[in-house]
Amino acid sequence: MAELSLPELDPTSDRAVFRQIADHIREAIEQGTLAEGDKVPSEAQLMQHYGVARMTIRNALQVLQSEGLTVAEHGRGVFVRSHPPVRRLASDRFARRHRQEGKAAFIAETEGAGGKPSVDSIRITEEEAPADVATLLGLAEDARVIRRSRRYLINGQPVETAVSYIPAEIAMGTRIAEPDSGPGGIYARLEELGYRLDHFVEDIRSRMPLREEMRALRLAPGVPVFRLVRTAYTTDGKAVEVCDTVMSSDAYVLSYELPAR
Amino acid sequence: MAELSLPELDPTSDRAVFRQIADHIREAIEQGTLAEGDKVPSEAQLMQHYGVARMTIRNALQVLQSEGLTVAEHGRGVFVRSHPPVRRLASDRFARRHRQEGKAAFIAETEGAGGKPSVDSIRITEEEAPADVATLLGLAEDARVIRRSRRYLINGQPVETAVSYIPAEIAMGTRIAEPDSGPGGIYARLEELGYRLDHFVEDIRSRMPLREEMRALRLAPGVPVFRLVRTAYTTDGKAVEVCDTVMSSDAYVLSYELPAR
DNA sequence: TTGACGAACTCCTCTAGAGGAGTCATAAAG
DNA sequence: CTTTATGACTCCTCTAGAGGAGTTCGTCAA
Repeated sequence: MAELSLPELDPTSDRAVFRQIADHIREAIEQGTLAEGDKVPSEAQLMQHYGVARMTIRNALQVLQSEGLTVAEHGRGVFVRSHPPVRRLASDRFARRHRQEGKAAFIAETEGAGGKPSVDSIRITEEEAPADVATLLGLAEDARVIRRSRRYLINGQPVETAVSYIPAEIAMGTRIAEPDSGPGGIYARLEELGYRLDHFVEDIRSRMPLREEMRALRLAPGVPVFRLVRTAYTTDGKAVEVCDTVMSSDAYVLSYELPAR
Repeated sequence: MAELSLPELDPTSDRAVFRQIADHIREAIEQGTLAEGDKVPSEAQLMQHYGVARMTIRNALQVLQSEGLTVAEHGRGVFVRSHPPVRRLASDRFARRHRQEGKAAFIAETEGAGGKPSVDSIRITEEEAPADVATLLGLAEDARVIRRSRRYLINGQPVETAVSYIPAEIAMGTRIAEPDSGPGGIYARLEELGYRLDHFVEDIRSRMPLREEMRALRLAPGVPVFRLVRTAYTTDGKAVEVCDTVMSSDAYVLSYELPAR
């Protein structure tokens, strides 16, 4: 606390005490007085400084945590959250030229950036298409699909979970229904099967993660996720795959190029 | 509470009591037992039901609120958050054909969907370009830009704030530097000035809102925002505008079409 | 040198209160 | 019929404690 000098409370303010305290710490973070990874003064120190009860301090720290500004580590302290390196997903990442080099988009991209990509928890099942997926694929309600779910990691850190749905009538008996879908990934396989890919549509949402997502992606509290649903269309206008991915929003920037014509 | 039957606590569990309570209510919401807009049992009722202290209940409700599942209304109760109608932003929304109809993208789109669009808080200044904007526009560090900031509303509800930066050497003295930029918006003006727009690049991030953003967009707690930075390029490859927008993530789905070639 | 122990520190969970302030329906007063 | 009060209900803020559990580091014995 000697290092960090926080202001005093303003007793004339009608802003709640715990909010004032949160404001002070937030300002210190925004101004860089408290840098990434720095330790925030302990509860005891803050109680002492402000002369308030422990719960008031904890309320203030709770605010900052749910804003994604800090993380608490049991037994160690509260720290200013540090941001992981950001991955940029460009809109040409599924271009055929990449696919033809024999690597799946994720692998090629990650190695290009100097990281060690890996894929995890691959599970393949055949099941009835969920309603929204059936709609996107233009299938009947009870149509069956191959479901490929997996998790992507970079240097051992999980960054993204993905679930692909491919109509069973297309994928059944092909390598698409195998855990290792082969060089170039399932898009390469689809093209080999004669489905000439024309374009993708990506729908992007953002929200707070579910509990399973926090666990699977090892997310800090206060970090939202992107949910990206990609549908692949052939030159005939037929949808052949839907991929539903969830990724940590602070590890990604999504980048798209769109025509002005 | 008569209507809603929550499970009892599991005393053998090592999961904290307030987390168990949050889990119960979360499940009720996910299963639809508690629907959008429904009132969650009051603190007093939950205290009674679980036989725990008020702070324990408040902790549980706090968890749900920061997950964006509920909103508390002072004096009224805690309610399951209802989601506003979602606006889909398609990647062709800046197509020239729309521009030529004489309406700015936002206005045309909103009217098409049956809403009443309006624009608010328009402020135009000339200033030095922020560092990141200067980089995107390919300008020198001390270059001057026209800064157009405004807020978009639908049926009186704010949905998006936006700040555009246009190099002063382009915009100075033109209608771009006026509050009313005229039919078709500033992209139409740029084309009239001879800057033929070729494509846009949009970078999308997501994070928890700052306090000002929560106020400006009237965001509920636990709702992240999209930050979308769009750069407009001419056929010469010159960047002529950067637009930095912040929008409520639960009012928007961003949709992009990308080529597979 | 190594390893076990313990003290001091950290955040986490929970209790049991108090007063404040916003909302709403109802009853009383105009 | 309108307006004003009142009371019951809601969530909000804050206090003052208690014990628990994880981390760190120095001490001391082997």
